[in-house]
Amino acid sequence: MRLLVAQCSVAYEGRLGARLAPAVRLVVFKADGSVAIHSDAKAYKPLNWMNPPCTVTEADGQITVATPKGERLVIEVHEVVSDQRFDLGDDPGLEKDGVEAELQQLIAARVEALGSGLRLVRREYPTDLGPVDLLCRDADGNAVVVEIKRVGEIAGVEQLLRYQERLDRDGTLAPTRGLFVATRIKPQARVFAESRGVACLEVDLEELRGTAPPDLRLF
Amino acid sequence: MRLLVAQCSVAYEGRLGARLAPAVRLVVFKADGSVAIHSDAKAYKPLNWMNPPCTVTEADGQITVATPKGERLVIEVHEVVSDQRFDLGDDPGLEKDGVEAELQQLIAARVEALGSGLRLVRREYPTDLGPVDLLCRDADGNAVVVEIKRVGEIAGVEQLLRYQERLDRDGTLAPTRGLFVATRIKPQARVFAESRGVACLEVDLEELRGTAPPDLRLF
DNA sequence: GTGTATATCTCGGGG
DNA sequence: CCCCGAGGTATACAC
Repeated sequence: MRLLVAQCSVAYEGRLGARLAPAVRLVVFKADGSVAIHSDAKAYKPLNWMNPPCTVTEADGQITVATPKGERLVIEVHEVVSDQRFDLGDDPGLEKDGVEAELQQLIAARVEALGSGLRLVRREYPTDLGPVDLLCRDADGNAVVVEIKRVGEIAGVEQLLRYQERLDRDGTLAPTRGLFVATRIKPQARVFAESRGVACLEVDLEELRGTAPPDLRLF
Repeated sequence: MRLLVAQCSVAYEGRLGARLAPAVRLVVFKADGSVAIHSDAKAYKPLNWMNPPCTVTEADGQITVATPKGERLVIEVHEVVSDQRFDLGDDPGLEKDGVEAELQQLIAARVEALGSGLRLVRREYPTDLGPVDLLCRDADGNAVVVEIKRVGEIAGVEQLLRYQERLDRDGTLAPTRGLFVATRIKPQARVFAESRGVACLEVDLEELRGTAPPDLRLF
């Protein structure tokens, strides 16, 4: 990793055009080939960047970064404040929990807790518009299409409706019921869902995690 | 801006949980209060970060970053490789062109080029689900709802349909026609749009830019 | 490879 | 504040 602090100006031409007037900035060259130009603001986002794969060439205080697809970043270095290299080595990487995948797993393991005597047919049930989070059957054998979100918004309800429309063409599934499950469902999404006959259910992640499969109360 | 290169391990608890095993990494403390932890990969994205506002406290090689909302990042510093501060000053900021806003401006200035003798009623016409990009009237006085995207995907068509449904409740506008405009419309989005009676139109940004208001051919 | 959905999305604008 | 939409979104995953 190379850390260059320098007064510089920058031009980017690629998916759009962008220019940076002269100022002192941090330029990070990572071992993966990426380049990022940071000011002292905008939190973790760089002002400009190039993703790998790209080639870096440097000459006469001008650094040119180019990708095979024709994107191009040119850094004019006017004055170097600091220029250092560090060997960071490989990183063991980030371990996460609490994202939608975990939520889906937790719920898939306990679909009966969603009510109506549900049983799971398949996770990630495929349609030609993309995979349904959970396909279930209720006690009466009706197909129930379940969409799971961390935060439930209108777009998620529409996603569910698309899948339902698709699966309703399948005689062995039609007519389907829709069930929208999230740790938080925004009011607009709830209104929209209910106007379309989609049931909503808020679940608690801590409760799902903490409670062993038996003795689970979701509502 | 403070640049700390150090062997460290990290734990984050907030919107999710995340942990980093010990390794040498770059920790960036920006003047805006943000903290970002970078490995030598993942391009410009940090492994972990905290956005402002947050408070940083440091003691005994342990750096704790906390937000008012209860997010918490703890960095255990095992060995410092480098620790430097730089005064970057204010940044004049980034100037961009070629984004959707420009596309919308260019099209709004020449709606007649979209065909059907269109004339513009209003840009960013408000509905209670959000603003419509362009509201127009065609030669017959019918309301035309225009949604503009750089890349046209299914979600954009649904956005348009939501607006249309909303505006169709207004007797002075109903029935509306939908027009989906983008520099590129994905095939699935086109199929979906046409199945819903939404017209599609691809436009060329260069042509829009290059052509002066008169003598404009869009298709 | 294309297409779809997720993200600690982040960021900015409007009510 | 929240809500909504854009992003050079990036990234993972299925087909």
